[in-house]
Amino acid sequence: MLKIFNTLTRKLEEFKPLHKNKVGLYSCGPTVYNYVHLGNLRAYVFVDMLKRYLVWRGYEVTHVMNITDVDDKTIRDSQKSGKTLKEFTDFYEEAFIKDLDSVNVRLPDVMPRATEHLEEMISIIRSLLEKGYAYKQGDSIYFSISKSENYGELAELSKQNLKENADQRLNVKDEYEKDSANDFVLWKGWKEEDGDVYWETEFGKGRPGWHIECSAMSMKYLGESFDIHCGGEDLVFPHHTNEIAQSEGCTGKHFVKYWMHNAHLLIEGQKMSKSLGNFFTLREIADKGYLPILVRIVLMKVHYRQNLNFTFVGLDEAQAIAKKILDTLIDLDFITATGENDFDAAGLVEGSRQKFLEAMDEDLNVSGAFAELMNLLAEVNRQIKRINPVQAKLLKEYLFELDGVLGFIRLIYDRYLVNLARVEKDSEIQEKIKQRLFFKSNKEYEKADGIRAELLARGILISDAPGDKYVLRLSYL
RNA sequence: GGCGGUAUAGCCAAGUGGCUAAGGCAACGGUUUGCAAAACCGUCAUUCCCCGGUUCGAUCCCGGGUGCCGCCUCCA
Repeated sequence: MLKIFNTLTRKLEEFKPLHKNKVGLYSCGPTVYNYVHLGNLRAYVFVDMLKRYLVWRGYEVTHVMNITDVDDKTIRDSQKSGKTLKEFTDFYEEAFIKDLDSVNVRLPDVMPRATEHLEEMISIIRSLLEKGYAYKQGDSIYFSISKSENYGELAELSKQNLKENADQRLNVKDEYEKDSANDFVLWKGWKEEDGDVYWETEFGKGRPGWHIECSAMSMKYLGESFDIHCGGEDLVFPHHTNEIAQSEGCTGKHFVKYWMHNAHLLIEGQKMSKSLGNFFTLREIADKGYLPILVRIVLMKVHYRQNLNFTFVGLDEAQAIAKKILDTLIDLDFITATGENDFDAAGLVEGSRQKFLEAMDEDLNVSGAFAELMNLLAEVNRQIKRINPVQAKLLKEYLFELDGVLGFIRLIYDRYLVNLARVEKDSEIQEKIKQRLFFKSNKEYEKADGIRAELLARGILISDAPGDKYVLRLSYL
C-alpha cells in the first residue's frame, strides 16, 4: 500500500487515485527568465521520481507541468536584453529542457505555456466575476478571499496571525486598490512598464496574474478534480492556496486530492542567495568536472520533505555510489562461470524487489530503497564467482528495472558501454593492452605497470582478472 | 510577532516504546593480487541536542529549552 504525505491534511494517507489506476499529476514548472539552479532542480527531480515510482507501481500517469512565460521578471529581463518576450523566454525554456535531460528527468506529457492559455484563464476569471468571488478595481481584477470559504486551509492560515507586509514586498500602490491586503490579483491592467506585453480582452488591456495560470492549465489537461499537485514548500502559501480558492470558486468542486511539497536545500550549509554567489546552476557543477547526473543522485538521496544540504563532498559520495553500482554491472558482464549452481538469483531479486517497494511505499523512503539496493549489490558481489550468464542477465535486468525509478544507473552504464566500444575500436590502445599482457606474463612488471599508468591517464583502467583475463573499467565519471 | 519543520557516528542518512540503532562515504586492519583496481571479511553510536514528565522500560510519546531551516503576497 502506497502512502504519501498530504499537505492538505498534514498526514500520511493511503494513495487512492480518483479514477481506478489513472493518476493526474500537476507540478509547478519554471518561470523561464534564467537558468534553473539546484534548488529548482530538486523540485523537478522529486516529481520525476514520484512519477517514475507511480509508473513502476503500475499506475497510468498523466503529468502536466506549466511554463510561466509571462510575469514581472520575464518582462523586465526581456526588455533589458533587448529581445522580445517570446525570444527571451524561448531561450530559457530550451535551456531548461536541456538541464532536465542532463539529470535524466523525463519530460511531462504536457508542458503548456501560460501565454498560450489566455482563453482558459479569461474564462475562469469571467466565471469568478459572475459568481461574485472577484471584483474589478481600477484596471485590474482581484480575488476576494473573504468570499471564499475555507480560504487558506492548505496553509493552515486560520492558525496564523499574518504579519502585514512581513517581507516589505507589498506594492503600496496595489495596496490602495485592493479591498483587503490579502486579496490577490487575477488580471493585471496594463502599465507603461509592461511595454508591448498585453492582451486585449473583455477586461481591457492587460495580462494574467500568476496563480490563475496554474488553475487554468491544470484543469484544462487534468480535469476540474485531479489526484496530485506538487511544488516547492514555499508555494503552499500563497500560490497553491490561491489556486485552490480560484479553482474551487470557479467549479464548485474539490480541486486536488493530494498536495505534495518538497523541502528546500542549502548550499554548503548556507541559504542560497545572490549575495553569497551560491545559486549554482547545472552548468557550474559540470564546469567543476562533475557529471550532471551525479546531481540527480545527490538531490534524490535525501527524503523530499527533508532539508537537503548540497555539498561537494555529497557530490563525491554520489560519485562513489554510482561507481560502485557500475562496477558490479561490469563484473556481471565479465563473469566466467558457466555451469549450474544452487544460487537462487530469482529468489534474491524477488526479496529485494519486495523490500524496495516497502521502503518506497512509505512516502518515498529513498534511503531505505538505496539501502536495499546496496544490500543486493553486496550479495551479488559475494556470489559473483559462481553466478552464471543466465543469472547475471536476470540480475542486470532487475537493476535496470529499479533504475526505472532511480533514473541514473542505465545512463551511467550506457555511457560506459559507449566509451568501451570506442576503446575496443582503437587499435593503438588495443596494441598497448596486448603489450602489457606480454610484459606481465614475462614478469617485466615495470614495463607492464608503465603501460597501465599510461592508459589510466587516458581514462582506461585495466583490472586484472585470473589468468590472462582483464576487465576494462573506464574513468567514466 | 504568528505558524511550521528539524536535531541520530568524522560526513551523508534510515529507523523503532523493549531484541545486533539500516545503508552509504571517509578512515583503519585483514583476505585476494607480482603490484594495483574491484570485491570480500573485520573495526568504527554506552548523553540517538539539553532538561523534565508519562511508562516496568524513551532515541522514539508529552512539556519546556537551545541550535539550524522555512512560510507569513508573485520564491522550488
